[in-house]
Amino acid sequence: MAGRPVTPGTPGGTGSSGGGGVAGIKDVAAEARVSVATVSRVLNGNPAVRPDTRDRVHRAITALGYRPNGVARSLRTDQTRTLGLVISDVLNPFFTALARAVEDEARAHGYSVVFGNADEQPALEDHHVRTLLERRVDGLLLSPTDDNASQVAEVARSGVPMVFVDRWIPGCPDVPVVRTDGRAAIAALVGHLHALGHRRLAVITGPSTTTTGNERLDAFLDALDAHGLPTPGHYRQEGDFRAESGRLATARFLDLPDPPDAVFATDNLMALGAMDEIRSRALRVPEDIALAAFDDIPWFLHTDPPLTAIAQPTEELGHSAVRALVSLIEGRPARSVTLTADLVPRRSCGE
Amino acid sequence: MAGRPVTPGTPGGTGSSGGGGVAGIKDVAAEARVSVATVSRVLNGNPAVRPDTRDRVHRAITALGYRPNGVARSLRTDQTRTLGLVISDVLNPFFTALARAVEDEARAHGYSVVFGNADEQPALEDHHVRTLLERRVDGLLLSPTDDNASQVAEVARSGVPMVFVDRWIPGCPDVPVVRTDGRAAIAALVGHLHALGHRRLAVITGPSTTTTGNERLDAFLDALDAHGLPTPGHYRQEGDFRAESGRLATARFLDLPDPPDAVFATDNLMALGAMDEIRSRALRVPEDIALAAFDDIPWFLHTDPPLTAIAQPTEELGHSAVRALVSLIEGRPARSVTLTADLVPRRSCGE
DNA sequence: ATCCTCCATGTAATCGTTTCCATGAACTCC
DNA sequence: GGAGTTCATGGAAACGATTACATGGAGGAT
Repeated sequence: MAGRPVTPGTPGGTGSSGGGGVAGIKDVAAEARVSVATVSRVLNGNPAVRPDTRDRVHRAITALGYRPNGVARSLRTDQTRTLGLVISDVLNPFFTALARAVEDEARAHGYSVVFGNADEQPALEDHHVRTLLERRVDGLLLSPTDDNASQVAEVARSGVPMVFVDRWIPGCPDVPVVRTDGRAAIAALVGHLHALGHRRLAVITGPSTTTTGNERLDAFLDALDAHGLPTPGHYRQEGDFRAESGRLATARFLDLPDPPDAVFATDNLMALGAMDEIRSRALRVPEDIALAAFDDIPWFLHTDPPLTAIAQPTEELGHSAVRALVSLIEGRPARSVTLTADLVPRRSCGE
Repeated sequence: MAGRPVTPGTPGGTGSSGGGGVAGIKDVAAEARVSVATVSRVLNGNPAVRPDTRDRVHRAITALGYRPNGVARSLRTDQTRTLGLVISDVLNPFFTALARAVEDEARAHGYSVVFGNADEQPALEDHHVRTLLERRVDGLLLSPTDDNASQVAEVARSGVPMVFVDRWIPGCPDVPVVRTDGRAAIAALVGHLHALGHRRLAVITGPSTTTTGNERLDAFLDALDAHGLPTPGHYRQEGDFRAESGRLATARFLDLPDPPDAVFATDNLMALGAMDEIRSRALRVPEDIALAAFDDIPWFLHTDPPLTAIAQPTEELGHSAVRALVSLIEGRPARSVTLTADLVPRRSCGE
C-alpha cells in the first residue's frame, strides 16, 4: 500500500547508494572509477572494454556484492526471461512431472518459470493468466481448464507468445499445441480388456469442456464400437479430473443393477478415487472389477493390485512445449507437436 | 541478446503508443483526456478523483485493453509482490503439497510465487536463489538442500526477508523456521513396531547435511534406545531422499546375513524405492519385512499393503511459512513455528 | 607533421510507472 | 467581498538499468 517515500536526493550525486541500501550500478561505477555505461558493458559481455577496466569492474562488483536489478533491466530491454505456466492441478502427479520438465528445459534456455495452479477452476486460471501478463512474462504455457476462450483472446491481443500443452482450446489456429494422442493406446486398452473377457466397460471422463476429456471419451467409444461392445449411457460418468469425482462416479457404477466389470478412469486422480470406493465396498480388483487409468505414475507399480495405465511421454511433452514457446519468443515460427501414449498392462485388468 | 532498438521518439509526444505496441498509461491518459497522474490514481484506488473522471478513465482502460506494466510498477515502488520458493524436489508429493499450500496462502495475501526446483542439488539451489534475488522477489522461502550457508549469507546481505520451511540451516538466528517436529511420532512408530514384535529395526536416513535427515535419525536412535533395542551401524543407510537411494539401501539391508525385520524410510520417495526392491525379491510386507515412511500421501492408502506413515500437517506448514514471510516483508517481526506430526498406522508393519 | 581511423569510454535519453508538489477553481466564513 | 480551505488535477522527477551517440586519444598512412 504505502510504497517507498521518494526522497529528492542530490542531483548528479552518488545516486542509489546513499545510505545503506543495496548497491546499484552507480555504486559499482564509482567504486571502479568508470561510468555506468562501462559497468553495463561488462555486465553484458560487450567486448569493447579493455581487459584491465573489465577486471576493475569485476573487482568492484564482488567488493560491493552487487547484483543487477532484473526489474530495471526488464523494463529497459522489454524482456523478463520468464515463462508463465498455468497448469490445471499441481497435486496431480502428471502435471507435477510436466512442470518439472518445463522448468528443466526453460532453465536450459535461460528462462525462469512462474507457475500458476488453476486447481481446475476457470476463475483461478483467469486470475493467473492476468497476473502473468501484468508481470510481462515473455511467453505463456497454458493447459486450459475449460474451453472458454476469453482469456486466450486477451493473451493473443497482448501479443504474448503462447503454446497450449496437454489440453487446448479449439479454434485457435495461431496457438501451437503440444500434446499426446491417446487414441491408439486407448484402443489397445479396450482390446486388452476385451481379450481378458471384460464386456461391460465403463468410463469416467474428464469435463466435457476439456479437449482431453472429449478425446479420451471419443477414443474409448470408438474402440468399444470396433469390438461390437455396447455403450450404454449409464456406463459413462463425467468427473472433474480429481479423486473425489472418481470415487463418486465409481459409486454410481457399483450401485447399478448391472454394474460394469471394468472401469477406465481418464486420469490418475480419478483412478485413485475409484480405488477408494472399490476398497470401501470390499470388492477385489480385478476379480470383481477391472480398473485402468490414463496417465501412469510410479506409485501405480505398488498399488494393490498394480494398475494398468496409459503412459504419456511427460518429459518430452514439457521439453517440446518449451522449445516451441522459445521459438515463438525469438520470432521463429513454431509447429504443433503430437506425441503418442503407450499402454502399460499390469494386473488390475486380469492376468 | 539483441534487445529492442531505441528510437529517439518525439519529445513530449504520445509516448509509448506510437504504432501498434501495447497500450501504456500515456495512451490511456490521452484517450481519457487526463494526465498520467490521474490515471495512476484511478489504478491505485486513490479516492481523490472525481467519480466522472474515474469513469472516463475506466472506459479508456477497457477501450484500449490496457494492462498495467508490472515491471515498471515494481521498479518504481521497489516491490514485486512476488515470493520465491526454492524446494528440494518437485516430484516429491510432500513438496508438491507444500508448494500448493504456499501458493494458496500467498495468493490470499496478493503475492505470486516463483518456484525453483533444486532437485536435491546444492548447485541448482544456488542458481535459483541467485535468480530469484536478481528478480527482486519480496521474500524467500527456502528448504535448504544442504547445510552450506553461503547462499544464505548472500540473501541476508541482500536484505531480502527469508523463512526456512521444513528444513533449515543451523546458526541462522535471524531466519524464522517453520517446520514439523517428528520426534514424538517417530517414538510412537518405534513403539508400534516393538509392540508388533519387531526387534531388528533399520533406517534409511536423508543426507546428514540436512536437518530433517539428522533429526529423524536422532529421534529414531533415541527411541530404539528407550526400548533397549540395539542400533548396529549396518542397520543405518544414508539415502538422498529419492527413490533410487531407497532401493539401494534396502538392497544392502536384505543382503545382510541378519537382515532387519523392519525398515523405516525417512521420506516417501525412499519408501517407494524400498518397496521396489522388496517386490523384486518376491518378499512380502509385513510378513517378511515391515515398512514405514515419513510423510504420508494419498497413495499410501492403496499400496500393497497400505503403508504406515508419519503425517505432517503440510498445508498448515505452507500457510504458516507464508504468514511468517509476509510479516517480515511488511516490517513486522516473525516467530518460528513448530508443528507436530502424527503416526498413521496401517498394515505395512503388521496387524 | 597532418589527417584519418579506430578504439575505449562517457553523457544522456529512455523504458512505464508512482508520487511530490504546484496550480487554480470552487467553497466557506466573517 | 476578500481571505483562507479544500479539492481535483497536472507537471515533472525519480526508480536502475541499456544503449545510441559524442568525445578524445593513440596509431597509421601519406
